[in-house]
Amino acid sequence: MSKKYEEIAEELRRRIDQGIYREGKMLPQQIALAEEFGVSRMTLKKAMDILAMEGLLFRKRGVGTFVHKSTLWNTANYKATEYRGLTVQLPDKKVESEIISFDIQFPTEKLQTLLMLDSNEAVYHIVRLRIVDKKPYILEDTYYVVDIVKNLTEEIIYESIYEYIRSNLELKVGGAYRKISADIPTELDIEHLEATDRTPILEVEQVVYLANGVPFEYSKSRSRYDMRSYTITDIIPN
Amino acid sequence: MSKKYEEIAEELRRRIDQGIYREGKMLPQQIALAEEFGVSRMTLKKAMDILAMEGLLFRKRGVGTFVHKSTLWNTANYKATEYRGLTVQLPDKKVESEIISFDIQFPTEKLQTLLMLDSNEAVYHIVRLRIVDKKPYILEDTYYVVDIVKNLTEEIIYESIYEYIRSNLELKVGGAYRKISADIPTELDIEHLEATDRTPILEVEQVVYLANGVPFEYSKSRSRYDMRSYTITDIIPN
DNA sequence: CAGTGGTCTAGACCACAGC
DNA sequence: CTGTGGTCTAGACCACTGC
Repeated sequence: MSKKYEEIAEELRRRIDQGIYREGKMLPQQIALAEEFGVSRMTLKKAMDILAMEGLLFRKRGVGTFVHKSTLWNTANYKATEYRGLTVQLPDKKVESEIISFDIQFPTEKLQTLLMLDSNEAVYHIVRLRIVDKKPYILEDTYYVVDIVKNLTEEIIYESIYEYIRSNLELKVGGAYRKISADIPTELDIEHLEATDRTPILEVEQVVYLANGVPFEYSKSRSRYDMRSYTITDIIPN
Repeated sequence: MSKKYEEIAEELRRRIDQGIYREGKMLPQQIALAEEFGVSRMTLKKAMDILAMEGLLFRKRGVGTFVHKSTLWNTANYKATEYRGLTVQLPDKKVESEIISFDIQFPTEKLQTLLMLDSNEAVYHIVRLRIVDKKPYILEDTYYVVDIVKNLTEEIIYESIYEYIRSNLELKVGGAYRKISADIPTELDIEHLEATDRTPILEVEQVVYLANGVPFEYSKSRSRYDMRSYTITDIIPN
């Protein structure tokens, strides 16, 4: 974190959290804040753009900058824009894993397309049940590119794969494409998610990219309808 | 559309569509493109940022700018980031509506919070079934702020409310908060969506904001699991 | 009118990839 | 080392709001 606008965004986020800036009118305008942080106005605005896209701030030309009212969205149980893995999303909870299968294979044609692979570049295939506070939570069916997510072991899979990617491999996630849908339960769902054959399932299918644009993960995550939902904050900054 | 970066983004999008820029390396770099369009490099980069967030482009520092491979995501049946209404999302289809109920009422406490209203500021309450190619598609339960979405009539509701908001009221949508979940069907779902009591339902709950930050719509849209899914392109531009 | 945020510039400098 | 994209600046000008 050496970029000025990220640091300023962080600081502003902190001030909103702490109630230094409250619902209603905000700081002494962009110019004053730019001066306070010792940056140009464009850099300050870029920091604000981040918070605006997160839905924390909104701005009215000719009026000023305001803190958005926090609603059910901020207390939501899961943000779609979050790649750091379940361990980070649920810091208060005990997150465990049960490994249902773990092997290495050559990619299918679909995987070759989605992950930009040749047919001889292997992928890990992992089926894993995430357990939160002793309750089955998510059934993940995941493929990782072996050349990128090197040397996966059962221990890593049992803990947090994303923590391994970030800390040990020092890779940075840059984004994802996701498809969210509802579905009828499969045999595997019924077996592992404490579902019946009529429990609706929420599925998230995704391709995750590194910051350099290279895809490294394809996965489908399934949960019982009453265990999880997804929120999206989708603001176009002015 | 008077902003240069929007015009440039539009033009670049067109070039990608037409295959002038293909998968692989792209244009003569930012400086050359900036010159071509007669703008500064920062402005050009801002145009590219838009396309990067849409997932069309990705850039590698030290290398260049590339067109992203189009995959199932681009052919997806519904993008979560789309406010222009069903009529626009499904241009090839015949979209009709059945109005199940339409009245005006005072907001509940929850609505007052979500839509920033006082208890005496009325809302329209509309329950509407959207029918696509003669098939029931989405059951919408929507509240609009009367002071903003003025003079709603049954005719408007029968056609496209978003078209009315854009063309007649000349209001610009700025964003939305959404929550996507799966659910068990209600009586209303079963009655109108050709569902049984064991058909999973996909629900989208949302608050939609104008470009000036004022919320004007709260709604829940429900579909059968096999009729619809949502895609999210979620890229952090470098 | 004064005051707010949004756009745009021309150029400097930095970070990273690949030869 | 060269060429790419990313950051940042200082300041000009525009667009909108509200008095």
